[in-house]
Amino acid sequence: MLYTEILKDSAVFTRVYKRGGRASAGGAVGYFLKNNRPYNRFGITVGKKVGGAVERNRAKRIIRAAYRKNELLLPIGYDIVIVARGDTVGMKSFGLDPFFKKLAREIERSSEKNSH
RNA sequence: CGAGUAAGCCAUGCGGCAGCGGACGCCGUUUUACGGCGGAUGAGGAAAGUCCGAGCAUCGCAGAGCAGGGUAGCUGCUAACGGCAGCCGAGGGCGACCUCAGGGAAAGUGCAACAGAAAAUUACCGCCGUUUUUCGGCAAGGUUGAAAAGGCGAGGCAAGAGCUCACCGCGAGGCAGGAGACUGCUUUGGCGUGUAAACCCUACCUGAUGCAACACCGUUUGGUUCGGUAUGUCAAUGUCUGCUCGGCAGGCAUACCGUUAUAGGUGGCUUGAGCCAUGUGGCGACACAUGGAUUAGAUAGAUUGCCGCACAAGACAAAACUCGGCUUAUCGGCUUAGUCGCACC
RNA sequence: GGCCCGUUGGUCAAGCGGCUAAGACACCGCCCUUUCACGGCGGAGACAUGAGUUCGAUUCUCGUACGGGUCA
Repeated sequence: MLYTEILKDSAVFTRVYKRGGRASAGGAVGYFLKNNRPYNRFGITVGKKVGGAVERNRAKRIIRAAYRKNELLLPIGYDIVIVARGDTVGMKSFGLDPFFKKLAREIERSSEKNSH
């Protein structure tokens, strides 16, 4: 990943859920919050509902692969958390492309709102 | 050929492009750190459930008894076990074979609803003798129930009864066999049910906590926890396992010093009572000898993304300190050895 | 990763190994009322699941599934 760190602090996760913006499209939900850093921080959440260890790991892999592919779409300087849903497991990684496009659009729209 | 039994093995494979984890080598780089390149390597038979047993670590070590917990045929195997092997007993199957918490109810306490006379030192209806008030003897027959006082047949008797006898079951003694559980023979007693996955008794085992253990390095602020020293004050308390004996420490407040908690990092962290082959011993579990191969060690947590080919199909499922078992989930395929049935020679 | 609990009608729940498994709220029918509510009468509806022990299991034992708590 080019300009991304992995997000591990549970306090940051909570802050992103509470204060961040939100975008959802087939297979996943994304949360984002401005972090004022020269890089992005990226985290994945997979709940127990998705399945056992095998299914959860697979969901994480698919999301990671899709993120790597779509990283250039996203603006820099955000904390991004993606939550897997039950149907994420059965998808191909390019199946998440529309989701990332929507996420990028939502982030841009919110930043415009804040600057005005 | 069909059905069924037991034991064991495999767990989709191959290729292309891009990528991930920890090592290794080379290069860059002032050392650390960091970056680049390279070829190799990288989840399971159950990694799962966490049901047992160990290693390892810390705490307590001054122990003893009780309590609590666990196990339950015998002999062995093992580091150990609640595991495994062989055998004994009981039960199931035509059979190969399979299943069993399989000690004690004659140490004591409890429970056995409903029904029934009665659920444990029984007597309602009965039977017999005497007599028709009764008194005495008896437990065959009856009903209920999951279970009714050893079973069944014959003799015997007033009627009956292990009262007597044969066979069977049970207990006790003796003899023989066996390492033992136990088995066989024989003598003898006439013999009050079930439940211990009810309390309990007997024998054996058992300190507690768990890698988020623990060891080391170390940041910042504060003064929460614990320890030491000093001063003051109080006369009871804390701790070692829940309790008792016993041991150790007096307790509280303040001040100072250390420690701990509150970011993090490194070690622990993978070679192990391990695996494979052959030989020897053993019925076997297993042991010993020789030879060989040993490559996950992450820390938000690595095997992927996209695509092609093959076949009828691709299940259950992801290491987190490590082993030995047990249990549970599982698409299918293969191998070996017995058994039963049918047909043919 | 380790440890510890629980599961009874739609919901909350009681239940010595033995009755038809209490009770409350909710639901349905009837009565009461001009009507609704309150009240009265009646009714339907459950032991998570698979084995074992026992004459008999919601209860005891073991396995499985699901749910919850706890240790940073």
